[in-house]
Amino acid sequence: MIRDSVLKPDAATFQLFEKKFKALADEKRLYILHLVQKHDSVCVCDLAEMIDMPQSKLSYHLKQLLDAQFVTVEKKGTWNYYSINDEELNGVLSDQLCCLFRNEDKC
Amino acid sequence: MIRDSVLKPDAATFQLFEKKFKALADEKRLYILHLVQKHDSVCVCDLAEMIDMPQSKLSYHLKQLLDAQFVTVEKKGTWNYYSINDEELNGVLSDQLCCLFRNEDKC
DNA sequence: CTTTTAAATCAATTTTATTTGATATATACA
DNA sequence: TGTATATATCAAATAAAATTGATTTAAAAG
Repeated sequence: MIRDSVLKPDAATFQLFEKKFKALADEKRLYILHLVQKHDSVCVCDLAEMIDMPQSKLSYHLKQLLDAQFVTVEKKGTWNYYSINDEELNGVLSDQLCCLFRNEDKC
Repeated sequence: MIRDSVLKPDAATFQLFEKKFKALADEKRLYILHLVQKHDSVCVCDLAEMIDMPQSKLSYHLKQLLDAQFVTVEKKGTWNYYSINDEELNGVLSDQLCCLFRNEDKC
């Protein structure tokens, strides 16, 4: 999907990447992404403790990451477990950034 | 410089990338970056025509890209010529994004 | 059914970024 | 020197994003 967009750059392509880069353009979200990557799959309440951030704020930032498709959620009972969406991150980020935000052997 | 930051992620690392991703988090700037890449080296007045944008606005967006080190400037007389900083873009963007914003053989 | 817990959503506020039009600076050229 | 051109910068206005605290939703367990 990213691959297709890159081939024929038009207004929609630039809008798509604006959205993706916006999701990454916040140090708190980058740190959240990093924590999610390190824990493989993690619920909001555990994240909230790790990062010392009010729950509503954390939900807001997770939503940005989710809307940009950099993370996925899985509902288990009352818990929501977030994971990294490697494919989408790989489509955007350099290999050098893999250790921070992606799950890759190279790291 | 990006390489070093990735190795030891700390608050400064996430702040650095927040700044870089912020610079990319705007469809107009992405388009400007794309135009600069396609023209190799281009002055503000030519860009302003291509993109149909008031000069002060264009200067503002170029400054964002310059501060994030994704472009460089060279002064020639009264003209300022902007070019892509491949090294910095390579440190952040995936190979898939090369055709849009980087100068690479792979494309 | 009631209570508790996890998490999303909402409205109001605050903060940050962008846009606009005007002005400043600096070079070039008559 | 005076004028024109390119570009950066500035202050004010507008727009967008983030924060806050409260409320809602929904699942689980007594």
